[in-house]
Amino acid sequence: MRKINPHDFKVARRGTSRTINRQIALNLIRAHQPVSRADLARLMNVRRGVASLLVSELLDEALIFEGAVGEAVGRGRRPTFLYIDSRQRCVVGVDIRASRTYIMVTDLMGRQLGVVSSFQTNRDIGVLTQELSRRIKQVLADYKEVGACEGVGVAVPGMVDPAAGRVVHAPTLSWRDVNLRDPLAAAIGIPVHIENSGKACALAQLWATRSDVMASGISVFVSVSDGVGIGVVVNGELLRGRHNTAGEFGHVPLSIDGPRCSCGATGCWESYISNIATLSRYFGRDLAGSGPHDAETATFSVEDLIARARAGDPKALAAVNSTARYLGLGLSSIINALDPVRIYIGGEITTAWSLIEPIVRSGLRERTLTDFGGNTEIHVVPAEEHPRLRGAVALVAAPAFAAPMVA
Amino acid sequence: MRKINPHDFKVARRGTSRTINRQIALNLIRAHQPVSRADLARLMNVRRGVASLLVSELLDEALIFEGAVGEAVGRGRRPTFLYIDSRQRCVVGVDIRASRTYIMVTDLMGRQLGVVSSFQTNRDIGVLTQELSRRIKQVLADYKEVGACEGVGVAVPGMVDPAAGRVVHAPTLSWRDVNLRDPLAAAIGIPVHIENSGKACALAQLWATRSDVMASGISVFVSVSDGVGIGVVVNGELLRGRHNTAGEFGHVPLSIDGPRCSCGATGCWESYISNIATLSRYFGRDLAGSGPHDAETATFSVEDLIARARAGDPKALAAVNSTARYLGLGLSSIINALDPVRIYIGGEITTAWSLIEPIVRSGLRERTLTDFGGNTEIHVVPAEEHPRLRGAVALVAAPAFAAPMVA
DNA sequence: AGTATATGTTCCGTGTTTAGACAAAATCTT
DNA sequence: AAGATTTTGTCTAAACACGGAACATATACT
Repeated sequence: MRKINPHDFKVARRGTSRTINRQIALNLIRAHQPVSRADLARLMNVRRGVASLLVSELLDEALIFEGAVGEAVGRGRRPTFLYIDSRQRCVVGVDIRASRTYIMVTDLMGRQLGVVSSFQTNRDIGVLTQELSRRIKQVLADYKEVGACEGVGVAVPGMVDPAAGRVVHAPTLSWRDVNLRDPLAAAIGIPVHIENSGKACALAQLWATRSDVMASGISVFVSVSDGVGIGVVVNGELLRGRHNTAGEFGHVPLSIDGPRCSCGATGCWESYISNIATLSRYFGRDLAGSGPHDAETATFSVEDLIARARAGDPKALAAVNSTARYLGLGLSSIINALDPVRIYIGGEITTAWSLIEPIVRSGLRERTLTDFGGNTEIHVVPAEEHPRLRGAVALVAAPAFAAPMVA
Repeated sequence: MRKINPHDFKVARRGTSRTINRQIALNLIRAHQPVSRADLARLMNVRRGVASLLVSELLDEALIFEGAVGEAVGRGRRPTFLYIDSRQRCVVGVDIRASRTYIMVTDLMGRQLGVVSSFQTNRDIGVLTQELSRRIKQVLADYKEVGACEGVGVAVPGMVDPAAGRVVHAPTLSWRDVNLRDPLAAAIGIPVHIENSGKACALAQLWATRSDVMASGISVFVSVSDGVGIGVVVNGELLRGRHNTAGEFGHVPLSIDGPRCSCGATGCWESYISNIATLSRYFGRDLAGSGPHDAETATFSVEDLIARARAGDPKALAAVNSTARYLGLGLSSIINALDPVRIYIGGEITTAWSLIEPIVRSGLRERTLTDFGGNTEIHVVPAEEHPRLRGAVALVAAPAFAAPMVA
């Protein structure tokens, strides 16, 4: 039951119905391809004539194409199958992280083409833009057969203003109010879209072809790495908030008297569960500070820690288990605040999931208000699925499939 | 940019455009009345002919009526003004609280008719239903001139399943899974709608005729009384979540090692800022427990405490200020999590607002991630506006104005 | 009284869904 | 092998909606 904003509404024009149904048809083709006109008509509960007209419009715009005539199931004329036209067009996804930057090429459906390449992130925005531009051109030249590039999506670990194309603040990169989009777009001659990496992860799940749980109700993506990035999806739409900073549950406290967090406050959830926090717990000292690190702490990763925990190192196991409990306690805040259908979790810590799941769940149940809250579905997204990169790609590919604004 | 759910969508039918525009017109009349057909056409940016047809449809359904011919501004034919037809129809709002239950009669616009009456809440659901039924009939008989009652809206302090009409759990009333709607509806012969009181408060602000900030972006209503009730509105729609428990920021922790909360967990925000917490702080002992209370603590209210604080009682001031700081700290969690445009605050503590505002704001700024987050607009809703009751009324009156589901 | 202007109605054109007929193409039956 | 049946895709007419403009009505100004 949505209220119509009397100061900002969209009147239904003569073509509004068509626009709506066209997008529905496009999404159905995306979800069910290969699919015939007659299938579409049945799915949409409209006459075949209408479906036919919608399809011919989508064909004219080259958003879909007619494939080979399919095999008939029973008797009767065989259907001509329709497909999303992802031929000869591609998208580049970029994931900028504090240490390394990753690049991937996909088709318009978000299907990976070729391998994920990466290079060390240079924090100088000018140098990085230049290197990114060079690498993107290189990748597109390498995969010439995939056709023209429709756009580049960039996931950034920090606060982003997508409309202005600016990174407002990215602590791990020491960036503050820099325009990342326009210089990059100018250098490569392709439209660029940027977004916060937590939100990008949520977008990746939202627009994934396989799963549609995110398209209704509330779902949350929690990405645990150096920091904690979170994206919330409500009714198929990413929750942005007034300044595109909605979803920062990483800085909701577990204890306001807890350890100091990179954000300046104390006891944030992030300061308990980030990779740095987990490692600090293992090494028994704060690694976030700028003090001297020995060789081991400098290269030792959470994956290494988890390997030791699995090998039976009791100190490693204790550190991982501790993080697991805090992870659960913080998830309970998300569940109490949003009552989501499902929570996705990504990040290095998930490689220990079989180890920590019971602890996460029990920590979560310590604080959830209701029994069904405690049973909220949790879904692990492995790193190999590259959620940040797929989210970056969705920034470019998704708008064509989005629902029109109405009423 | 919303994703269309390929398993649950609404195809645009022949009449969809009309339905959309009809609702827009109705909302514009609500927001701008008195308003002429020509005004409507200008507001909607459509031809007068279209507006005229929409209006005649609304007239046929008796949703609006033609008032007296207005005064001409310049020269030319004088406009016939249109109004929402709230004559001869009324709505009853009921606010059930742990101590007392309140009843109010309004017209379809939510304008108060007559006075707010109240009686002591009997926790026996049968007895309460009977008394409510008697009182509602009485009130409707007293105000016969307001016409037929369209429905009764009930705000309940606890977890509610509005679709089933059941109160799932209301701790302060010791109710667990009781059907409140159907027995009451049967007794009075009028449709009944029930909702959680925090969500009702948010609905009251959302559907208030005057303010429209809630109709776009994210807004939050925080109601502080015996517990903490919260309603979140996203894009003009109340955030419900999977089990209608979304918004329970009251049980997000300030410190997981903090005081025990009524929910069973420890250190919830509610356990720091509820009226009971504030009073406990003043009296130096836990009032939530079932221990013996002397005469003073039994009747002493937060309003009394605030009066003492204003009179200069340093202990009272300390207790109030402490609550203020925790209030701010908890609000920062809401701001970090949702980045809302505006936060509304209601409850007894707001009578001390002039006293505590700087402390709330500084507590909030301690933990908000960004400067503009720290400057998030906070708006106090005084008790005299009866947000819970107006929200209860909105449950009945609002559906007629809601946007149709599309795409 | 005549002109100008604003409101509200009416009519026609265009676009879209709805309903149904029809041709094309494949399988099954005789 | 020929006809019946069934499914797909196209096409046409009707119903309904917005888009645009003309027209009647009503008021104020000159």
